Amino acid sequence: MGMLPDKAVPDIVIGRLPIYLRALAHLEAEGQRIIASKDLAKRLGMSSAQIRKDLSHFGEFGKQGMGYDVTYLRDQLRTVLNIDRRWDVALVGAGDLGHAIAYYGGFEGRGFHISCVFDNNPQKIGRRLGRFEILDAIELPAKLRELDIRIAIVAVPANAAQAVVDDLVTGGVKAILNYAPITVTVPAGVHVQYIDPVVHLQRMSYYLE
Amino acid sequence: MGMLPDKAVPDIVIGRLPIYLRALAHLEAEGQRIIASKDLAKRLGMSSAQIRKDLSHFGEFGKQGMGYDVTYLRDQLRTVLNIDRRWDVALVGAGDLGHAIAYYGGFEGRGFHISCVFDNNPQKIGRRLGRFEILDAIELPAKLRELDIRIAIVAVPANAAQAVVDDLVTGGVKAILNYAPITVTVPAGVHVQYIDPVVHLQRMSYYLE
DNA sequence: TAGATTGTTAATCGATTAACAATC
DNA sequence: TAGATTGTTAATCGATTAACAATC
Repeated sequence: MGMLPDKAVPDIVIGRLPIYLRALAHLEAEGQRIIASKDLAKRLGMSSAQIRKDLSHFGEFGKQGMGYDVTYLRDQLRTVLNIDRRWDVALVGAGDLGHAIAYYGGFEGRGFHISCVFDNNPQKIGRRLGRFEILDAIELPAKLRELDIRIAIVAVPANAAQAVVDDLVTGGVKAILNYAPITVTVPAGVHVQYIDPVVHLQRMSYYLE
Repeated sequence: MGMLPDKAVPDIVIGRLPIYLRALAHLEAEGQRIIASKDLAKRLGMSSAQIRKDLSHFGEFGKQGMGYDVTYLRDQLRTVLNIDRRWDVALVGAGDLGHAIAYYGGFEGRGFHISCVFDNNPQKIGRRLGRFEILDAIELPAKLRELDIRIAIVAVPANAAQAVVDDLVTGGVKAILNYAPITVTVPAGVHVQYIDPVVHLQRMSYYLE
């Protein structure tokens, strides 16, 4: 008699966990030891029931009458999100955006570490970008396999993005953060998230007079 | 006897329109004149019914048996999203990220135009960032009113973000794209969208082994 | 016309919330 | 203990989808 698999946690719930985690990190930096779902909800502009429901998918992290221990909940969420470790990340694209990403200090300490940078421009290959030597994008799949990299950031022009993504998939990458303003196609089992500032601006301009 | 207001279009629908618009722009660049909801859906990894339903909130843009005229639908979506015009945008923060944003060529042509840049660092004020002179952030509210700016991009460290947002609100800004990794508080009627790459990475690392 | 695809309805599916027993 | 807040259930709410008449 086989075990039924747990019902998968909805992706929309997973998407909120990093927001909770970020708020908890700030609370801890402020020296707060305990937080009630009601107060966290207020801070995040959502309902306390939603926070409790979301967390209940993963365990019982609070104490009735008290709330949640900030540090404990933070650590639990890190474990749930698989960032109780450090992930090496490949960055593809060494233009202005790639530069900003390579120099961004916010990855360390939140579970990620950029470990290599690629570009296909012969003018850039072999040069330095911060602490990185820019590698030839032609070597992408081989290098990714060699370094066992599962996460990549794409910061290339839209017209190059799908080809880069294909190379990343060939190299074994399973999670892609795509800054190129284009929807890309990937096989099942590969995750893609998009960052396109214009999409966010357009979404807001709808509400402007 | 008063008119009942139209039921507001759900925000989740508004959030998909820029994705449709982006795809339509690419289709047009590829020279495609007509697209069926089925084909657009396939390209975007969603259902054709959802696309048709979303569009039906705003009008009848297609032709039975044919599909949608790419250029016509693109123009209609631009109108719906209020980007059949150009919005001036203020950028706050002239660090690495602000630099990348100021130099990013993707705003023009999609409805937005960065028109001024602010920073609070005396070392930077008065210097140039690309085509901009960096203005003193102390003048934010006054300058925003003077230029009648309604949209701003925040690219400052997390610990400065809430104060900057407060100044933007004072200056009359109604839409804020926040790159600082912190949830900010704004009055009703002011819209905020967040870009935090680490949130996206964490959301994906959940699914990695 | 025959074939294709829209726009829309109604059914299904899933997410959010209110409420409260459990309990710290 | 009394008060507060969790974890969970059931009800509500809202979004997605299947299906098809309308029609190009």
